Amino acid sequence: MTATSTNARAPLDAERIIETAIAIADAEGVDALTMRRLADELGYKVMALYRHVANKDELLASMVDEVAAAILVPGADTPPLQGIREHCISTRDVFVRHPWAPGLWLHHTPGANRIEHMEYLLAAFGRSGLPHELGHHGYHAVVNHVLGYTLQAQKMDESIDGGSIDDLARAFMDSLDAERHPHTIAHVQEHLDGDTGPSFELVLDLILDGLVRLAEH
Amino acid sequence: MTATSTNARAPLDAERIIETAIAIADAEGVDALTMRRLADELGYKVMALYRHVANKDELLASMVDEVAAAILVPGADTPPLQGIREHCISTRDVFVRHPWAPGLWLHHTPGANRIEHMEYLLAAFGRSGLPHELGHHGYHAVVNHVLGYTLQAQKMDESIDGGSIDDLARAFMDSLDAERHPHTIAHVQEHLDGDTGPSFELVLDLILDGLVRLAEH
DNA sequence: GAATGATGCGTACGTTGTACGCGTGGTGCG
DNA sequence: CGCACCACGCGTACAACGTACGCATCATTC
Repeated sequence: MTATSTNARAPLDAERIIETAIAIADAEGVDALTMRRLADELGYKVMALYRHVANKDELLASMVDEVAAAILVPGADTPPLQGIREHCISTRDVFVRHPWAPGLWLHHTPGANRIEHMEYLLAAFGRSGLPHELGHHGYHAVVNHVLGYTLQAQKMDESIDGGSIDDLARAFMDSLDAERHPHTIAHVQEHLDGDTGPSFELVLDLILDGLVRLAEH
Repeated sequence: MTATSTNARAPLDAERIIETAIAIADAEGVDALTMRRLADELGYKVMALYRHVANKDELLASMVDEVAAAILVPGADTPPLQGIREHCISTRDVFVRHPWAPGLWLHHTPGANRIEHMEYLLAAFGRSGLPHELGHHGYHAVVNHVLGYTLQAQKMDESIDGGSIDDLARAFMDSLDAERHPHTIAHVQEHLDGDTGPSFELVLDLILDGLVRLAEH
């Protein structure tokens, strides 16, 4: 299960450390990311890492910002609200590929790449024609939606991990009393029965359309 | 700074352990909640706790569910959508009082109290007149909003902790180039300048109204 | 009074992040 | 050509942390 293990014993620099750390977190979850584990993966001993990385926290921050680089920024000719939409969807795609990222997103002050995304979104809201204050709220609403949705999905996957989703859900279902919790049971069942539809984009559009409508009174 | 320190050396049972743990987490953050620290606070030694609590993870789950008990469930005569609104606001209030809770919310399978809240919300959506599938999405949208919003606010507070909010924000602002990130700077400045309005309820209503509108085509 | 079970706790271990300082090899200057 | 220097890798060590294990103490029951 060794994560891609980029050819070990290349000179070792911050870049390589961060990328290997991302590979481990992707493959085995962020809990498996130990400084020792990371050093092993790179073919070095633990303390060698500390020549290139201040500490684990800074490393995690770097990983987040590295991942943020993969988020697409729509071209300048894209209409503001459509651009916001695309940017959100791209962010979600990146989070799906790096499920540990949303959980760390909020723990660190934004790095260079995240700042670029903040700037893009805020600028797009500025150009959107929405009242300024509504843009402010819209920014938070949209960021919150992307982050929250992905977090929820990630935690579900995480708690499953080894066993199938059904096993866990069944176990949870067994703790429910059919008399007292019919709606909850039905809801979980809907998840088990597969696609409950493109919830993410539906709510995203609902927020964006709602903002436009609010501006129109 | 010793958290309320309920009269130590009472007989020690699960209830008391959970409540003291909550007090510590409230007062000093969840990172300060160590099994040893908790034992100290109660006037016992570490291993005594393990007679009443399986392990730390189970303790955290119990804390979350205990906190969930404080969320108000509107009366049966409250109109569904209004009830959902009130329930969300009450949840937010509880999260504000226990800032560590939203971060743990997703880590554990729901306990008895959380199940009750799921059931209430889903039942209310069922009674709301919204198409069933829209209710399903609405449930997630609303839960996500409450959780995400509070999480974001909590992480901000947490990263401040000792120093004033201004210090941190100023430091962040200094990392911004006024030429390249004018919108980001303006946005942070708006936060520093105080109330940017009742963002939470505004977006909550936006979501709820949006759902109703979607149902009406 | 002897057996039983619940409860507190002393000791100890494995895992984690990381401080400190030594050794070594390449590089630039005299 | 040799010597000083410095960047880099790493061995050792320590302070948290969660928690396994088993003994000691007490109250209860027969």
